[in-house]
Amino acid sequence: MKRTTIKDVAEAAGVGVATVSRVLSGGSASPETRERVLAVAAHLDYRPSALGRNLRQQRTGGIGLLLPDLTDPLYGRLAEGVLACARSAGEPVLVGSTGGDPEQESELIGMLLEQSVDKVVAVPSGDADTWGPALRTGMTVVFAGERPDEPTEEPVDDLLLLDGLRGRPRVEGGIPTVLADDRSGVRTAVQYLKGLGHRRIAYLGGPGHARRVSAFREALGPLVDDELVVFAGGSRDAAYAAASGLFQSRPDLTAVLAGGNQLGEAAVLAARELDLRIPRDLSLVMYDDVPWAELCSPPLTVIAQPAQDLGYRAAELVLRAGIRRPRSVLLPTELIVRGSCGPRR
Amino acid sequence: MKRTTIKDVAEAAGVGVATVSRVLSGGSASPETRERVLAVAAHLDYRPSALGRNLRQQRTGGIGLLLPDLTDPLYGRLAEGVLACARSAGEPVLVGSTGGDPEQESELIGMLLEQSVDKVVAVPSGDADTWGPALRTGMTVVFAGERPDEPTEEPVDDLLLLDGLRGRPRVEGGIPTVLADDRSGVRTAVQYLKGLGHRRIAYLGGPGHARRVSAFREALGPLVDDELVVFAGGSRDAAYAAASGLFQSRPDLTAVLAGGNQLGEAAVLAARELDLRIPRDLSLVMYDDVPWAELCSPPLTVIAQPAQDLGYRAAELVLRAGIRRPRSVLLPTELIVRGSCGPRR
DNA sequence: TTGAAAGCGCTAACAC
DNA sequence: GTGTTAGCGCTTTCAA
Repeated sequence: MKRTTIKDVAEAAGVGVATVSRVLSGGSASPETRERVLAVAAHLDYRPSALGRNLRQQRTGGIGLLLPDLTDPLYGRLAEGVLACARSAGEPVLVGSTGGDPEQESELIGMLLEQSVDKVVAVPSGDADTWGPALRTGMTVVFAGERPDEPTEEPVDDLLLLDGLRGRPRVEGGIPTVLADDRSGVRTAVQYLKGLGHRRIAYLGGPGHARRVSAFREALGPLVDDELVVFAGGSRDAAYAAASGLFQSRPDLTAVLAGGNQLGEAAVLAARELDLRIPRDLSLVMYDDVPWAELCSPPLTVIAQPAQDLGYRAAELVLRAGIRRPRSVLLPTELIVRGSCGPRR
Repeated sequence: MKRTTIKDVAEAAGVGVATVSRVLSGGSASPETRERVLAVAAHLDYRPSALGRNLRQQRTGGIGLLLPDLTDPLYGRLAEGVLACARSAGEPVLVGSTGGDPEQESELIGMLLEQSVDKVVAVPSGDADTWGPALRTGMTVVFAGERPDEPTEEPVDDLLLLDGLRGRPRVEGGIPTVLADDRSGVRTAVQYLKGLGHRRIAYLGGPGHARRVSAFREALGPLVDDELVVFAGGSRDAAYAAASGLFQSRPDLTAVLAGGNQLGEAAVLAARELDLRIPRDLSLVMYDDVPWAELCSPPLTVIAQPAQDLGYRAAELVLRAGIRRPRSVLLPTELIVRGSCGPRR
């Protein structure tokens, strides 16, 4: 089953290959030639080979998308955003799922390099070491939803850093990044909880939550209790263990902010297991809105981030790179109050 | 930023390009040459261009993945399965999301053709017309999770057709398909509900549910009530409208089988809105297990299908095609009893 | 064991 | 306006 090539079309139309190429890419040609070529091409069901074109042009179309886990509804929506933008630009998308593991991420970057994919949207898991090779090769990368963790533990003022006004250079060295405004999302949630009278508020975090936790500390101010800031690994089990451990070791806490939907899930499950009633015994705010948040009883109060937009904007940036110097973007979050928070008991 | 080519390596190592190619693809070479080439390649951080290779070999690596919606956890898991298999084979994956729309599906198939992707795993939305062009070009296609709908409405015996023993030829004309055993899943669920005393059982279906609904009818036998079999379009809103409409028009029904997780969501929401208590007033079984099924109160009884395996197996089939003649596969489903079903009121 | 050279499908530079 | 041709990076004969 041989593929129809430009040569076949040229022969059948009685013209040279260059003419066919021109006609198909909108170049100049006499109306009659154009028509004949078009007719023949349609008749032979000719499709130009992206392989040949890309090789020739030294410019591979296509954008790569690297994220931790397609199973997470957050990343699913983000991916849909990227796909939507890519489709409207007619670009194919190569997807890789890293499992949150820098090593796999690194391998997948290698794979993209091999495929000559030079535009990448990523929800990064690794740090500068992981992304260095990609950048050195001249890949255009845009981070979405996350940015590589700071190597340090010190709380840093992200907003200022984002504006590039001070602080030492960020690991990503100016890579455009599309983020939800975690700082403001967390602040709003914490203030809401404070307003309900809560004082002992816990943060249940996961990998890559440096920004959120720093915002949490800042919003809580002197109320912050280090024991109430816990981190879980990436897995569902780890999240459950962390939630359960937290609730058992500190029965005095009255509210918890779960830093992601898996952590929220874990919190709901752990609370149920320990017979903590939400919101009577424990108020819960979950980061990220997911469909099931509304199905829970009580329905969960959440910080919603525009996941699909995150992906769409990132894809836009990566496609426009070169044309316009891409800038980082901060998208708003929204506190959606449902039923999982009550006054301090 | 020019990319390192095989020529650069050859020059630097003082050998011909052919030798480099041979060494890198494990061909014969003298030990010392091999070592020198390898060293130089590593030093220059050389990565063979898949573009060049594929063009030359007329065989594009890479597999295409087409599915309705990455936002649906079912397809998310399926995609993870495909990605896992592809990664272990070192193959890149091109993903397209069709929104359940045959036209978009068709366009995406065109895009894959253009990219010379000749191996595709798909959760199909379109029918024979949509997939004809792909097959005619010699694409290897494997369907996963769904198969194109029969053009007819008559209930057909799928299992026998699957075995190719009788019935008129299926639209997909022998395309390997990896499916969950819906027939048995639905049968088990219906029998479970019958065992609880239910007689007026509804089926809440979506697009592509021909198999499930036929199994439903068969399992219910003479009890089937056509008014209780309703179909919703693909959207969340449509699902909600269908569920709500069903519950209002037929308050006498005592149990419902939701044919997918979005439909299950809709059922839970609609029931809550109408003050139908689950399971006291209404028993609910949902097709497909999702994390939030356990978080609902009551936790939902579900028919679980091995979504990730579906994807993995499909990818396996598509990669092995040519080596071994691929056969269709039926994977088991499982009824997971939680708390959303009770005895007939 | 190795190198030279052809050629995969395409576009762009150049000649007519 | 149109044809000829070189060459993108690679693998694979074919000779040496």
